[in-house]
Amino acid sequence: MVEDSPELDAVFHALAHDARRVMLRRLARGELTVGQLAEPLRMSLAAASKHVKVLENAGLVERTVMGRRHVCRLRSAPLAGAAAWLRFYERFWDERIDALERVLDRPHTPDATPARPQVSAKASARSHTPEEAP
Amino acid sequence: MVEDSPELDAVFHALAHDARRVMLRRLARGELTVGQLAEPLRMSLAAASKHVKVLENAGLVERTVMGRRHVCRLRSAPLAGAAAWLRFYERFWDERIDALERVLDRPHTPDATPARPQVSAKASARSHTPEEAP
DNA sequence: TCGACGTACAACCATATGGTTGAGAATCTC
DNA sequence: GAGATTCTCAACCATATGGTTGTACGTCGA
Repeated sequence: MVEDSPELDAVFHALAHDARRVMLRRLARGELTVGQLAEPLRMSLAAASKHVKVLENAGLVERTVMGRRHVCRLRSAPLAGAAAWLRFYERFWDERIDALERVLDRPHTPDATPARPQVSAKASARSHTPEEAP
Repeated sequence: MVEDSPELDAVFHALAHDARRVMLRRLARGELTVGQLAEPLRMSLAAASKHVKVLENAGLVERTVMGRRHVCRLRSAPLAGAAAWLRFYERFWDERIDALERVLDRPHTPDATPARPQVSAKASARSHTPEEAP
């Protein structure tokens, strides 16, 4: 059923390894070759090369072959997709605020079943907050 | 080097499977038992139970055993951690704006090396935007 | 042109993941 | 107490993941 987003699968999987997160973090500062990406990591170049490929498959890294060097560049769009998915849960992060909103928005709601929380004014004010589940 | 956050590893890995994302999405509407979480999924109860455990290990689900039923509840704090990590890259999402800022902020920068982008006014205005890499 | 360099690729290994089925272990209901 | 319900656990399987080493290929520089 349901969403079934292979893209999100790939992005979240790519983010689920420290070495790859380190690579992304460094790529945020500028382009780097595969060798440069591998350098601070305590693993072989071949292993690092595999990690780069995982990032590439998730669309997070763009590779330009320049002679013998493979220059990698961050592509942030898939990260935005992941962040959009997470943003749906922003309303739950501060449970204190959430509880307050429950009291303020629906002070006399009789049903005890915890319903989908109202979209708060705070959340509505945020840009890109999806109205529907992504 | 580096960050090395097993928590982030666990959270991103938990999010890297559609079935688990569906579970979280449904838990956002209220508490559900393991059986209820498994119901819409095309897999055995045992398989779904494993997915619940993955979510639990990542801190995303809290379980309360009520008799023979295991009631699951969303815990959003780890999601907030993941979102905070992603928020670092917000500055790259709209590349059009980013390019504009490059021109506006450093019109005569001589070095060709792409430096860490300046934190834009737009990004600075956003709440929770970390100044340092998380 | 020759050697060093930067990577990829293949083969291999150990372990993790995601699924199944079958067998309990509690717990509720009658 | 007997049977149904809810869920975990163990065993098993296929495949994916993350690492290694060795080899090969294109490219740069002297």
